[in-house]
Amino acid sequence: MNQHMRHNTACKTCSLSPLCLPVSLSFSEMDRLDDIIERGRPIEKGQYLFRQGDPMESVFAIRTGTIKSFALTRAGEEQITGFHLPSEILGLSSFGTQHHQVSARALETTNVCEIPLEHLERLSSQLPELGRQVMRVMGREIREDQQMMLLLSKKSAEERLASFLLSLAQRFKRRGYSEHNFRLTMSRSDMANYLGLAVETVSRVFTRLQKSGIIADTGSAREVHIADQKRLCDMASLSEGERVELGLIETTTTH
Amino acid sequence: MNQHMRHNTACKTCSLSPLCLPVSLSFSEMDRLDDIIERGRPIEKGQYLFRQGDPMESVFAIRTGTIKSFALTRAGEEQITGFHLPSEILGLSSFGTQHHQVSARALETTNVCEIPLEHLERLSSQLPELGRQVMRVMGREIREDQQMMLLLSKKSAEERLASFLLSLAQRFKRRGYSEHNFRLTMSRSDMANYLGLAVETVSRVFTRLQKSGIIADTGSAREVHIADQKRLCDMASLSEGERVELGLIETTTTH
DNA sequence: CGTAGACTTGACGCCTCTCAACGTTAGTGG
DNA sequence: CCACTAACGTTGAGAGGCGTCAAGTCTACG
Repeated sequence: MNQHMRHNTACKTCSLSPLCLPVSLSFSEMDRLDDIIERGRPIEKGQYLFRQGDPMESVFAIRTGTIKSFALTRAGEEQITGFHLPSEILGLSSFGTQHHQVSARALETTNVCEIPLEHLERLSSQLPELGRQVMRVMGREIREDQQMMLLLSKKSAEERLASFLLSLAQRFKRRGYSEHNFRLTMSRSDMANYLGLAVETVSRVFTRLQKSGIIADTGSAREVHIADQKRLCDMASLSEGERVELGLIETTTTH
Repeated sequence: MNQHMRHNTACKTCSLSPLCLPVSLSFSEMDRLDDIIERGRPIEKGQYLFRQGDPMESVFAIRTGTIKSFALTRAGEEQITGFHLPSEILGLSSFGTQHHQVSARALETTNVCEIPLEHLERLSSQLPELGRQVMRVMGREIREDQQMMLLLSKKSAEERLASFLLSLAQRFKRRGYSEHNFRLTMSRSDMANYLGLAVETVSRVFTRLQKSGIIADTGSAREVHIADQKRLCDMASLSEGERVELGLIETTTTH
């Protein structure tokens, strides 16, 4: 009996597969992918999925939960490089190296699908559509990182937080959750780190967003209710590329 | 007669191939790669290789020269996402989309190898090592972009410029040029844009670097002579990941 | 119920941006 | 070959956004 049968979680029956690696695979191809996927026990909050320097043997798809990935600076502080939601793929940035270049840690109880690299490479050469999907996912990650570079080099604190909240909202929406009400799984400090701000600045901007009625006071710092999405968009000063990712415009226009 | 024969520039005879796509291909495999590569006329300074929104049909390897790639913000200003030197691959960030997500423009007369996507995908499934190399290149790009995120969110103006100069020095060295003397092909304004600084700040830091004797005054703003590499390294506050890329340490250690 | 960590708020200072003026270089056409 | 000009680069003064420090409040969990 396959491991994934034990957990009753095959790609074929997973609601996330249209967002994940199996997209555009046939049922029989999905079966072959399922055969190489390992689904272990849940990762508890605070546990590491892998650490910077660990031998790189697998990539991971998130099934439920949230993971943050981060690199260490020389001073030993962390630089968060991303928050990962269900269906997103983790570990691609270490492709071509023997060791993981970042650490990955659970922000809440998280279930992942582990995909051993060795098997993935073999299967990719047999299923061209799978290899293509891996490249598409990597391409998207590059674009997102470059959006992030834009955010960090050109945007004010308000614009950064607004962009971040809209990005989260859109990602929740695509996964079938509310785009207006959601729970932040990361701390203010994690957000600040990711957005290149001080914790205090993040806190102040949240307060300002509430006072201006753009987000509602839910009583809890981690609960977000977006009350005025349009004004939040205005505040974010979204770039062309961000608007594409958020589905606000169809395709990039020529300039 | 093949086009690449006309220009006497086959992968097999190209000094850059160990840094480029053909790495670890056999001679006969390189021939097959050569067959799908198109090598057109040089791109003059200021000309576009492609523009944001153009249909994406190829990726490009740089043979000689420098290309900057950049995205457009809503206000119409550009955000430079990278400077590309010989052997580097351009266009990967648009993988999985129909259109280029960035524009690419020559900073000096530049020769490129054009690799049509359609052929590359077909050949990749026949030569697994080629597909793996494409993924390695994409992995490296993700890591570099994440280094850049760290630079933009945590480093001071001095640290940014020092890191940038060291990165260029290392890349020139790997291509067989001096790592201590080189010519900047980009303007102060391009550097400032890329590093998330104002032009004036870049200029001031250059002046400071000269006054402290870390770089020598060459008489020209575009000519750089690194006089004290060690102090430049100290000034850059390099992260673990940067030190790996610069070859200062062998492998990432476990933490 | 107590404590540690997370979050908020205020005061203050500094790094870098902006604005402005000026010097320098490179490209153009007479 | 030189004059002209636009782009590029440098330098200074002033201002503001955000980081830092400090204190206090809130929340989660043992």
